[in-house]
Amino acid sequence: MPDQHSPLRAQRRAETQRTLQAHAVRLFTERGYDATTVTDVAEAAGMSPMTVYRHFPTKEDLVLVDHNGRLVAERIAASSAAQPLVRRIGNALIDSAATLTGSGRGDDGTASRQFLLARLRLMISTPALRARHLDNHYALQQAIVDALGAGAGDAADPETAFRAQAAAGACLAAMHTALMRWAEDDGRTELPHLIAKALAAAFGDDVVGAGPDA
Amino acid sequence: MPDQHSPLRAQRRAETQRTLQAHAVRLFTERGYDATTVTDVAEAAGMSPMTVYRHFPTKEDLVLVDHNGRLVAERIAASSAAQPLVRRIGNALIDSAATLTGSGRGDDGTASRQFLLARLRLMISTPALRARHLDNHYALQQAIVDALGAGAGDAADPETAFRAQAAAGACLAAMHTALMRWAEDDGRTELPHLIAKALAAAFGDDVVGAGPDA
DNA sequence: ACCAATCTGGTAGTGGCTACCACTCAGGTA
DNA sequence: TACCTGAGTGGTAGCCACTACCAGATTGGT
Repeated sequence: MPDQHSPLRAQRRAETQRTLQAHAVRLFTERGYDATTVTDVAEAAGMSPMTVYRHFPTKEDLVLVDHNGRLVAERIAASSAAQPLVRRIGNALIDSAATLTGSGRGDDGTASRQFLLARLRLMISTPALRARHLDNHYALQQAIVDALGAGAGDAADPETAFRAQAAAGACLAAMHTALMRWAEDDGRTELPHLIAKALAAAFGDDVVGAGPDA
Repeated sequence: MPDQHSPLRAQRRAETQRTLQAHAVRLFTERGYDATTVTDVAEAAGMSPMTVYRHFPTKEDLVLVDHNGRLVAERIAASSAAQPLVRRIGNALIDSAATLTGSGRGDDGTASRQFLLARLRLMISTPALRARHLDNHYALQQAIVDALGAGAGDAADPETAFRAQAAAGACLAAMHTALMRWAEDDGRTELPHLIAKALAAAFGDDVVGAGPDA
């Protein structure tokens, strides 16, 4: 984790990571994940296999890198604690999805949305990636529980934590269903809308969407 | 899949698989999953590494083998279609858990429960196993959707399937939370009760437990 | 006694991944 | 300019999961 020292270093580092990931997703999509070796990716990006492992701990991470966990956690922490758990979590997921898929600012984010879709398709079709993707959800679940203040706050009530984990896990599962559907539709349907529909299907129409939003 | 031809063959096969799995879980628990090689397991069981791979396609499967998917599916198919989705699924999960952990008949299933706990602990602590375990849940989710008649029945309404998937995924996530808690408690709390509590936390106390059961 | 299917074991090889070490190149200091 | 540090990069060798491909052994049924 050598980065924050020099902003220029960090920038170059992020650059090569993006390059590497782009080549990886392209090759995996073209030839298949298992049929593509890390060496292939390295050659396509014009570096040595060693360098790939410097930037991505495993081959799977070439597809799975994700930084939106913090986004969700922030929105949850900012939401009103008076609302029911699933509404707090659900709204945070919907808002984060809107931020992710909505056009960034000015440029419609078609390119990045296509990239996200390509990664998602790989995750769905490749068992190893699918498994690790779900495990990432598990980590995100912990982050959500912490953001709810139920994790290891001052009074770590195991009962409260248990409830929060159950709710968070269920919400994430619903979101996952929405993600799958989104990928099937090639991103034509709006993702936030799909997530809202999935949450409504699981928890009932009254739970999500109503109430004051943070 | 060469088995059903001779019942004697199948029996011996199942025997060696149990032996192999027992040694594997023991060694993994003692030395750690990553620190134990497949060759170690093979030696402990007195066979060649090759034979291990004949019976278990991957090292992970030595811990993850599970046959209770059918159990859940049957209970769901037998439940009344008039009830809300999450209640049908939730009750099926609770009943299956009761069947699994409850003393079989006569002998209290302490040994098998300890074995189940050991496997669960491995799944929780080892990232690779955790990931594949969650992926198995994904497969179970599909089975549930099919059992609900929403999968590929005559009229495969994508909207119905979507709702069923969201509900099933959410229920399984809640059950997973209960499983974790059960493992933390070393199985002291009754698993069905924990699952019911997790479902209630996610979906509300009124959804689960009430209504006529199938 | 025979046949066929199955179970088992061995060898060799691929590919992900990890040490351990060496080189290059930017940036700051004297 | 000369020097030093530290990050980025590359190479070699090796472990281990896993997979062909092939060969012997054992079992069940005839």
